[in-house]
Amino acid sequence: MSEKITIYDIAEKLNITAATVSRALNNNPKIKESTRELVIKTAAAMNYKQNKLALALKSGRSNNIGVIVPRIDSNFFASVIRGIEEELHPHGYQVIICQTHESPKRENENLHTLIDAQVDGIMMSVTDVTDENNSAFQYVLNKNVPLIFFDRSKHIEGVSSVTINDFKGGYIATKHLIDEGCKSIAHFSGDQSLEIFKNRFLGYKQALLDNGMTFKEEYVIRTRSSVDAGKEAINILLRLETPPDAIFSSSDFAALGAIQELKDKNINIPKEFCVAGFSNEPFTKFMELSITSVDQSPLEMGKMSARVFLEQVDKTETIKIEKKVVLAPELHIRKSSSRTTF
Amino acid sequence: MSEKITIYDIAEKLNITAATVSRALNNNPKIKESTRELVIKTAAAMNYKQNKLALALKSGRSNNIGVIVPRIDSNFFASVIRGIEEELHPHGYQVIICQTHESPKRENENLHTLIDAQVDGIMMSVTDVTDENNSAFQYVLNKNVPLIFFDRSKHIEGVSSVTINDFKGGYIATKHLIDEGCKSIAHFSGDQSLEIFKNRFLGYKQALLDNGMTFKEEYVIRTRSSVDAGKEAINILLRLETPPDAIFSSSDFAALGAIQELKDKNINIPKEFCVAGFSNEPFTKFMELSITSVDQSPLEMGKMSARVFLEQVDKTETIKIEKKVVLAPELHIRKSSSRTTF
DNA sequence: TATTTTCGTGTAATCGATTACATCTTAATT
DNA sequence: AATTAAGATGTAATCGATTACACGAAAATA
Repeated sequence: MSEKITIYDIAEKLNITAATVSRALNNNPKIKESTRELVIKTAAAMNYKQNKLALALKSGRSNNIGVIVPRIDSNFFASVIRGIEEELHPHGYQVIICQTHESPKRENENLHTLIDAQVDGIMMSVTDVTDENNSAFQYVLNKNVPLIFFDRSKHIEGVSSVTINDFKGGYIATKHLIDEGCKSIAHFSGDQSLEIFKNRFLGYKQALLDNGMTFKEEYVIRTRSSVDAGKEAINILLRLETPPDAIFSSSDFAALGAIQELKDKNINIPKEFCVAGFSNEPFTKFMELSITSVDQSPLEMGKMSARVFLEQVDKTETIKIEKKVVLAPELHIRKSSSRTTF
Repeated sequence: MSEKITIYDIAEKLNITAATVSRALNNNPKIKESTRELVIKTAAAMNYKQNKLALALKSGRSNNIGVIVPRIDSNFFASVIRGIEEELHPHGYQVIICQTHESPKRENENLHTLIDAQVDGIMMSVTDVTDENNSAFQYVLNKNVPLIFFDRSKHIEGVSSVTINDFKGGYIATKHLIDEGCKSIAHFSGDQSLEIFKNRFLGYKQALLDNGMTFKEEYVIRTRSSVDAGKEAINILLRLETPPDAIFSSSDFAALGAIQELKDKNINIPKEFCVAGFSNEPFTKFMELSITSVDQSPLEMGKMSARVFLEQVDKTETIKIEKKVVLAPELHIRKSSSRTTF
C-alpha cells in the first residue's frame, strides 16, 4: 500500500544526494542550515520513516534487548520486566521476551537466538545455576554483549548482577518471628543449589543463632514453591515429636499451603503458630488472614538492571565492567505473624 | 572478540562465491550435493551464524512481532503474552513487549515504534476504544502488517480479534447467582465505553430478565478495578432502601473489596450475600473464602491470537482477512457464592 | 592577486545476505 | 558430430542508511 519512502526518494525530489539527506537528518554540522531545513521539511511532508533495519545492519546495533525468565506469568518476573521496559523505553530500546520454563536447554537456545538476533544486551534470571558449562554465557560475552543477571545469579567473570540480599531477607523475617515470641521456628527451603534459597536459609539460621536459639536440622524442609508442597511440609513438621510454632517459608505459595492446613487443624494463627513467606506475592496482602512476607522490590530490580545495562552498553569495548548491585529486602508484616499489632 | 564470520569468509576459504554459499545454506536445489555438504561443513567449522539483520533488511521481515498491553504486571496480560510467546517461538518469532499504561498517546507511540522497527505483526489489547481517530491503526494496516486485537477490541475493517464472550460471562455468572437463590443482584460495572464491560453488563441484565427478575438501575455501580473501589461501591448499595443480596462484579478486585467490607459488617457470605467476580485472578482461589469468578482463559487467548497471526502473515498481500474469534468463558464456582456445595 | 582555509556536497564503499540473470560445463538428444 | 538442454556457479544489483574521502566553490589570509 503506502510505498516506503527512503532517503533516496527525498534526495531525488530535492536534486541532491542521499548522503546529504542522511547528514541533514542526523544534524551533521557540515550541512548548510537552509539545506537541513529543506530536507527535514520535505522528509516530513513525504512521511519519511527511517528504516531501523538498515540502520541496525550498518551500525551493528539493533536497539533491542533480550530478557530471559523462567516464565512471564509470575507476578515477580512480570514486575521485573515492567521495570526494565519502563527504564529502557525512553532510551529507544525495545524489550524482547523469552521464557525457559526452567529448562537449561531452552535457556541455551534463547541465549543463542538473542545473540543471533543481534540484541544489544541480555538481562536474565538464571535457570540452571548448577550447570558447570557456561559456554552459552561465554558466547554472549565473546560478542561483547552486556549480560546482566537479576535475582537468580551465577558467578561468571564479566557478568553484572542485580539481586536482593536474600540472607538479610531470611534474617529479618526470622528475627521478626522471634520478636513475636516464637520459640521454635521451622524453615521451608527451596532448591539449595540456587543461591537465593541458600542465602535465605543461611539468614534464617544466623538469626536463630544470634538470638540464642538452637538450629535443628529436622525443622528445615525442602519444598517446591506450591500450595501443595506447603501442605505436605507442614504435615511432616506437625508429626515431629516437638513440632515448631512458626515457619519462615522461602515461598509464599508454600506458606499459604501451610496456613490452609493449619487452619484445617484448628491451630490458631498467629496465636499458636506464626507464618512468614517470601516474595510478597499479591495474594499475601489480599487474604483475610494476610500473610507476612519479604518483598523483593521486583520493579526496582528491573529498573536497576536496565540502568546497569545502560552504563555498560556505551563503554569502550575493551573494559569489562562487572557491577554487583544488591537491593535491600523489605519485610511486610501482616496478620499471619502479628501477635502484637492488628 | 570473536570476529564475525560471514558467507564471504566461507566463500573465500572455499574459493567459491558468496552466492553459492548462500544457496548451499538455503538448500537451493541448483547446488551440487558435494558443494552443499562442503559448505555446510565449513560453515559449522567456522562457527558461522547468519546475520538476521541483513536478512531482515533484504527480506523486509524482521521475525519480530509486537505485543502492546496496558501493563505487563497483571496476571491476565502476562498470561496472554505467555500464550503468544509459546505459540510463536517454534515458528522463530521473537516477541517485543510494549506497555501503554492506559495512555492513548503511548498507544500511538508504540504502534509507530513497532512499525518503524519493522515488526511482522502486532497483537494488542486496545487502550482507547472511544477515540474516533484510528489513524495509528490505519498506519499499521497500510503497511500490510497483520493487526490482531485481543480482549479489548475495536471494530476496524481489516483487523482480526480474539475475545471472550463477555456477554455470556456476565450471563452465566448472574444465572449462577440466581440459581443459588439470590433475589436481588447488583452489578459492579467497569468503563462502559469498553465493549468488554458493556457486554458483561448486558449479559447480567439479560440473565435477570430471562429469569423473571427486575432490572434496577440503582443496582448498577460503575467502579474502577480496585479493592477500594469495591468497598465504596458496596457501601453505596448497602445504604439503599432495599439493598441487594448479591453482586456480580466485572472485576475481581472490586469483588474482593466488597467482600472485605461485608465481612467487616458481619454479613455472612455466602449465606446472606453472594459475590461473583470476573477474570479469575490467582488470588480468587487462594482466599480462605475463595471467590467465584469468570475465567477468561488468557493463555488460550494468547495462543489463539498467535495462530490468527500465523494464518494471516503468509497470505497474499492483497487479500485482507478479518477473523473474529470468540472464546467461551468459564465460571469457576467457589465459596463466595456457594450455598449448596462446599 | 595568489594562496590557503573553510564549507557544503557528491562519490562510492560498507554492513551481510539474497537472487535475477549471465555464463560456462557437461550430458542428452537428434 | 552438431545441437540442445540441463546443471552448477559466477556477476552484480538490491535492501536503506551511514560515512571516509574527494572535490569544487566561496571566503579568508598573505
